[in-house]
Amino acid sequence: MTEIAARAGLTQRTFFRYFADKREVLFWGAGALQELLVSTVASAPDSTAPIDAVAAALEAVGPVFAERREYSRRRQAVIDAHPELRERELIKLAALASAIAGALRQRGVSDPAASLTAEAGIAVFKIAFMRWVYETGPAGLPQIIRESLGELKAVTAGK
Amino acid sequence: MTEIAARAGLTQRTFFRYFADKREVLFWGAGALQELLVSTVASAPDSTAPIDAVAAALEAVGPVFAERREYSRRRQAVIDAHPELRERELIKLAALASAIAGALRQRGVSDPAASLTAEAGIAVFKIAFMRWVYETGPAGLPQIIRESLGELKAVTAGK
DNA sequence: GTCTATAGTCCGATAGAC
DNA sequence: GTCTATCGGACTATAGAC
Repeated sequence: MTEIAARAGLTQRTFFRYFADKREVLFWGAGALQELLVSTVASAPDSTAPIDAVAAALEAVGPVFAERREYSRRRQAVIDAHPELRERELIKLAALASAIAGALRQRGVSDPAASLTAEAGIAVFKIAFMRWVYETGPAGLPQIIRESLGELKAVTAGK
Repeated sequence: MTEIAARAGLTQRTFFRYFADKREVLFWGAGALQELLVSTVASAPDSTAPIDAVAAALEAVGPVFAERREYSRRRQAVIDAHPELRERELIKLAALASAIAGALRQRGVSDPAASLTAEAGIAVFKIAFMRWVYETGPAGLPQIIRESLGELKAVTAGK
């Protein structure tokens, strides 16, 4: 930590004023992501089905990553190589799911439907993001999200 | 750690021979759970749809918890109160999802369907387990899992 | 079983911004 | 003159090395 902080021109003590712990550096963008998801869910027309409101929110975050595919790749490689970073990533995703569930409840969706829809949405995002990061195809993240959601619908329909 | 190990009649050093780290104590059962899930998925008839094979696996683990509702409650209260334990719980659940996805691939299910089905199944389990733990109704875990899966199907159908 | 590396906390001191 | 940011150093606990 001393070395990392020094490399950033700080002391260890100052680093910990900005980040709760060492791992947190890789996840400082999660807050903005959460706000975007929540506000997109909230702004969907009343007639929109919960799953579609969540789908719209997921697709709305796609463009945030569009220009950062190479960065995302490198970041993900680090996370995948370090279980403690993977743990942090998962709790951040769980927080996103929880925030989305809250936004759905605000729309009058009752539990457990709200939680399930949110969790399903995050599962779709997780898998779509991994595909976007590790595959080399030309498809953008929003498109892969759409495809993955379609796949989820097919799969839960009993096939 | 020294105190905890002593309380268990061990030294710290011996404790770490059995558990990789401090948090791991609360999750030693995950291995058996994973085996049960995988073997149940594997033993479903060929004609069974992926989502139904996963459903059968989730319901099969229900009875494992049946007699331990009070223990599960106390354990979950501790986990929920400590983010670092929540992180560990989430990575264990992710490992279960990954194992289930592997079992589905073994059945000839291709990706991303395999991963999505597995993640959806774990999402259902997560929410069903929370309901079982924190609600006071008489319904058993397998039943709540069935209900939650039904709810997921309804929700992804577009409602 | 002892010794060591390192993340993270606590207390207090100091310097600049308005 | 108060507020905020930085820093120094001592201290604890987890975990790993030997």
